[in-house]
Parts: sequence; C-alpha cells; structure tokens
Amino acid sequence: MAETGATTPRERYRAQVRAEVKQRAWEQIATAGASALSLNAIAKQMGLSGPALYRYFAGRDELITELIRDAYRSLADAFRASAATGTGLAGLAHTLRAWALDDPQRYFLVYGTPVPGYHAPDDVTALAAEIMTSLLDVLADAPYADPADDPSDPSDRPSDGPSAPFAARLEGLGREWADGHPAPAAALRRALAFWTRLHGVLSLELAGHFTGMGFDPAHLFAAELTTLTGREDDGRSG
Amino acid sequence: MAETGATTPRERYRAQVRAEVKQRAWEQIATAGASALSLNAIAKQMGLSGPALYRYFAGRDELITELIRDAYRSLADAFRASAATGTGLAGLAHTLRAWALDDPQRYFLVYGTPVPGYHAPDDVTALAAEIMTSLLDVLADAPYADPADDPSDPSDRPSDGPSAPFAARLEGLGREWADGHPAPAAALRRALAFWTRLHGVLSLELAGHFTGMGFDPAHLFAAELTTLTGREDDGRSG
DNA sequence: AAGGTTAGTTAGAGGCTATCACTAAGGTTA
DNA sequence: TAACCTTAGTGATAGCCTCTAACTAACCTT
Repeated sequence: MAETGATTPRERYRAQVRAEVKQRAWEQIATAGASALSLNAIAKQMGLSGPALYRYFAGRDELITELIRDAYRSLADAFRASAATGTGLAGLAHTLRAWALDDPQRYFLVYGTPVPGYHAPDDVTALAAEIMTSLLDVLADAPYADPADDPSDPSDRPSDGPSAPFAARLEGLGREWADGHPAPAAALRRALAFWTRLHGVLSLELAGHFTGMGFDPAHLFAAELTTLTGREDDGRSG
Repeated sequence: MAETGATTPRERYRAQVRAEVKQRAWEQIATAGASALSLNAIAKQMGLSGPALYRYFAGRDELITELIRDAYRSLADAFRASAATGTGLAGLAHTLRAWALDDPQRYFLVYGTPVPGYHAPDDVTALAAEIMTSLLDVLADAPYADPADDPSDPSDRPSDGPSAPFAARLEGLGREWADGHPAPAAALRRALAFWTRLHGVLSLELAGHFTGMGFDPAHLFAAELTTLTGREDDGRSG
C-alpha cells in the first residue's frame, strides 16, 4: 500500500495513483467481493476514463495479484509484531482473528476459494513462509502444558508404516515451510493444528455459517484455541 | 440434478433442458470456477442462442442458487447414506473428504468465499440442518473413547461467567441446528469440532495451501480425525 | 380449425476487459 | 530556448457478458 521509495516526481505521481487505485479496489472488494472488482468503475471514480488504468496495471489480474500480495504482507507484519510481544500462541491467535474480522474479504482473498488457473508468484509464497516462521518462533518457546491434549497422537509409537503418527512424518520439514526453520516435528504438527483449526472456525464464521445457531463464534474460536494451548488463555475471554 | 416428476411432454422436455444446463454449468465451474460461469457460453454449447436460457432460469443468480442447492442436497444425501452404514464418525469423515475431493469447486460453492449480497433460501438452510442431523445421529451412538482428548474443555467446571466452558453454552441448541435434535451439549460441541477441524484441513488442502510442503494432506486429515474420535480409526490409513 | 401457451429467435441497451492510435503534457538534452 | 523523447490520458473499437423487448414459429388444447 506504500511504495514510497520513489525519487523523481513522475515516479512519485505514478506510485500515488497506483496506491489510490488499490485503495478504491479494497473498498470495492470489501463491499461487493473480489469477483465484482471493476477497473472501469475505479477509473470513473477517479475521474479517469477506462483505459487510463492500464498505464498502471497490466490488467485486472495483475491488480488482484497485487492486492493478494498486500494482504499477505499485512498478515505477515501483524504476525511478526504479535510474535514480538511475547503473548504467545494466544496472542497470535487473537491477532489472526482481529486481522480476519477487520476485513473479511481480505481474509478470503488469502484463504478463500482459489481461482483454478491462478498460481501465486514466488514473493507471495515467501510471505507465506514468513508467516509460518513467526508461528514456529512462537511455538519454539511455548512449551505444551497439557500433554493429554496434544494435537499430535501421543498414544502411537513412531514407525514408518502408512499408519505412522502424523507428526513423525513432518521431521525436518521446517526447512521448506519457513525458510530453514529448525523446528522439531512436534512443533510443525502444532503449527498445522493452529493453522487448520483456527482457519476452520474463522472461515466458517466469516462466511456466515454460524449465524442463527445461537452461540458466539468468538467462544468457539477460544475453545479451539484452548485445544492448542492446553491451558486457559486470555483468548477465552474474547 | 434429477427433476423427473414431470408428467406432460413439455414439462419433461423443460426438466431435461434445465438438467443439461446445470450439468454444463457444473463442468464449467469445475474447470474455471463459479465466477467464470457464463449463461451465454452454455447456450452456445447447447446450440441455442443467448437469451433462450432465460426461459429456464431467471438469470445467472438463480442458476447458481440452484447449483448450491444441488450441492447441499448431494452432501446431505451422502451424509445420510454414510450415517446409515454404521461406520461412525470416521465413516462420516471419509464421506466428507471423498465428497470434497470429488469436485473441489462444488465444495467451495458450499463452504467457500461467500458473495456479500447473497442470502441462502430457506430450503438450503433446511438441507444444512439435515446434514447436521446426520452428524448428531452418528455422534449419539459413538461414545467418546479417550476423555483426555475431548475437544470440549473437561478441565473446567460449568459456570455462567464469560469464561464458562464452551460446551455448556450449547445446551439445547440442537433444536435450532438440526430441527429439534435432542443432542446433549457435549455432542453439539463435538459436532462443531468435527465440522470446523475437518473443514479447516479440507479447505486449505483444496485451495492448494499445502502443495510443496512435503506431506500428504490425507495424513493430516486423518490425524485431525483422530483428535475427534480418540482412537485409531480406519481414517488413518487413507 | 382456432386460440392460447410456450420455445426460440434477432435486436439492442448497458456493462465489462483490453488494445490501438492519437493527443497533450512533462522532462531532458542540445 | 528549442527540439526531442517519454509518459499520461483520450476516444474508438472489438469482443465478451447479462438481461429485456419484440417478434416468429411450434405445440397443445379446446
């Protein structure tokens, strides 16, 4: 959202226009969803005529890709900041939930229905790795309190058969997930549980699948968080 | 997909055309996503000219609504059939996963990014209740094997404060979820965990967020299923 | 056989993405 | 300062799309 490394007035102007286009695109997406994003409408809003925006974005796809990039960067920043506060897994979960509720359509742009042809560029996957790094960092110094609730399968002994405990299969995978992170397999398993369980609650909540069911999704979110931390976190009060 | 209750030849023909339109719509959605669905293209494929389809569907929105309805019905049927086999929670989970992998875009049509304006008609919410009923039925005679892994918070005593255990808040809510189902609060909590955890894994898997991470999503799915059943189910081998 | 109902057509309005050729303005250099 | 090049913005246009309107042709009923 802020490409202010420009030097010449022309580059500055160009960056400013690009930023305004993206801002209006976000507003449009927030109200009508990503599929309703219209370059033409944005141009008119800005007092420009249709094709003018093609000087700034190669097309609709490039604009959306840029928005996805910004969304990932926003989440990565939020995660890094949250990890630095030392509030642990619960803090990270709260950050994720706040980020999601702040702009549901932005959340869906990152974690929602994918467009079949689209493949994320490399820098986006790098941002995803950065997010995973923050999560693994927090997990590194957040020992698990209640082994009985461990999301990995503690009842199984390691083996190499098709029924081997899942966590054992993750050994050393931190290298590919988080740019060489030396997390142990159990932490990787917990990171996956954090990701999938909280996403499971959040995405269904944001999609409105819980409306009219008579409970507060925040409580369900907190309850699922409890299965990840094994203790009563402040997440429970949210 | 089969409205074969028609009597007159005209109604029969009409139902047949509607079915063919929907079938081609599904093919189109499977390859290019729901946002790329084009009435015009379907008409041309069928040797008709554009506006002809408006005799059969009021518009694009009605067609998509109908597809969503069919998708819900398909899942509800699959759940009911699975529940009848007596294979328990694991069988239900396997059914869900097979249904999702069979047509990912169909899954996203039901559980993916919602379009901001859209509100599901009543019969669709009734189908959702039917799905929940199958789940609660299975949970009713699938006692929890390992209390330590209970997805509700067994360590907490019931109270009425803001930090009350989540399951206690669900008391009697089966009435609104599943058309008067008399499920106890613990079963409702487990149903929610089943739903959100498996959806969490499935939606991220189908969206491709696990590609290149070096593990088989089926194993993660099986591992999360284990946290729901508390024992080693056949789901592990999938 | 006459009449109404229904399926299908073409024409067209209005929206969109995107390309092209052109003008006008800005910055740079001789 | 004048000439030049680069860039921003324009209108025109092609080709999609949804959806409406008016018209024709087939079908079924009476």
